[in-house]
Amino acid sequence: MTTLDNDINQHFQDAIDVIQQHTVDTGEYKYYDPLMRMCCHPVTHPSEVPGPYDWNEPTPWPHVRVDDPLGPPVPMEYPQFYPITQRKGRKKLRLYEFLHEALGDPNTADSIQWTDRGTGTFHFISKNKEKLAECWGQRKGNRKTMTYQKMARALRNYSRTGEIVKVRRKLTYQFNPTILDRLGGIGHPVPSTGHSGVGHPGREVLLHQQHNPAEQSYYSSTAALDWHSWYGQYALQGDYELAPSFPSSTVTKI
DNA sequence: TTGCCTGGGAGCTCAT
DNA sequence: GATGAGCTCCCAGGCA
Repeated sequence: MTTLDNDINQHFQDAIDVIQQHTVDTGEYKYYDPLMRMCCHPVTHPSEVPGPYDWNEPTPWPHVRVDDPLGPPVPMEYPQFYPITQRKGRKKLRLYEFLHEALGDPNTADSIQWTDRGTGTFHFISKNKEKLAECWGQRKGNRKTMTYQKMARALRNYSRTGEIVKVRRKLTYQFNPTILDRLGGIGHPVPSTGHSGVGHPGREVLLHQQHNPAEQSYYSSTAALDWHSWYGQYALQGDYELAPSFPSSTVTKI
């Protein structure tokens, strides 16, 4: 047993504890069934993980296909689960990670679906979005019930960092390709920034010549540069609210 | 009018 | 203990 294995098992156990604590007692266990099945199966080595998942690869599910936009979710051939343990240290599960996980889980297909997996665009199902929010709240161990409103508030905060941006369509958001790539999605190639990008966002400081200097900090990330380049690549551009978040011609590397 | 969505901002929890 | 990140929570306003 290696140190890495011990660490992985410890993280799995932590995740299991949290999930069990906040699901079994409330009867919401069903929401996490696939995850629980994965978590509760003691993994002692990456080779025991079913499917083609390579723990050294940034892409856990290389067989994903681009869905027909707004079409039915495509069931995945392999378990759609990436281990929380992939994060360094003991960082908490983040909302975008949870959402990405949910997008790959057929059990939550009635709450959240890919709009266009290739571009990282997804949307919530109006009827069941609250259910997903409750899942998120329970996953985090919140005392109060999480609502879609509050979850969406957190999502909107992502637009400041560029991790997820709001798409003009109702209930629709889009992953930053860098994030998508890190999560193991199949986002489009991320423009080179001089760093490898995959899983290791660079720390370049971007100077955005905003009229309001106070806003500059919002764009001090590699993600912003990636988005700037990336948005110009696709025909969906008209669907995005580019102006307030990503000034189209003022990104300068320093 | 109502419900849904969005944005501001204060406050809390946790990791560093 | 200080600090910053990442939410959480509440509220107000816009829109269909």
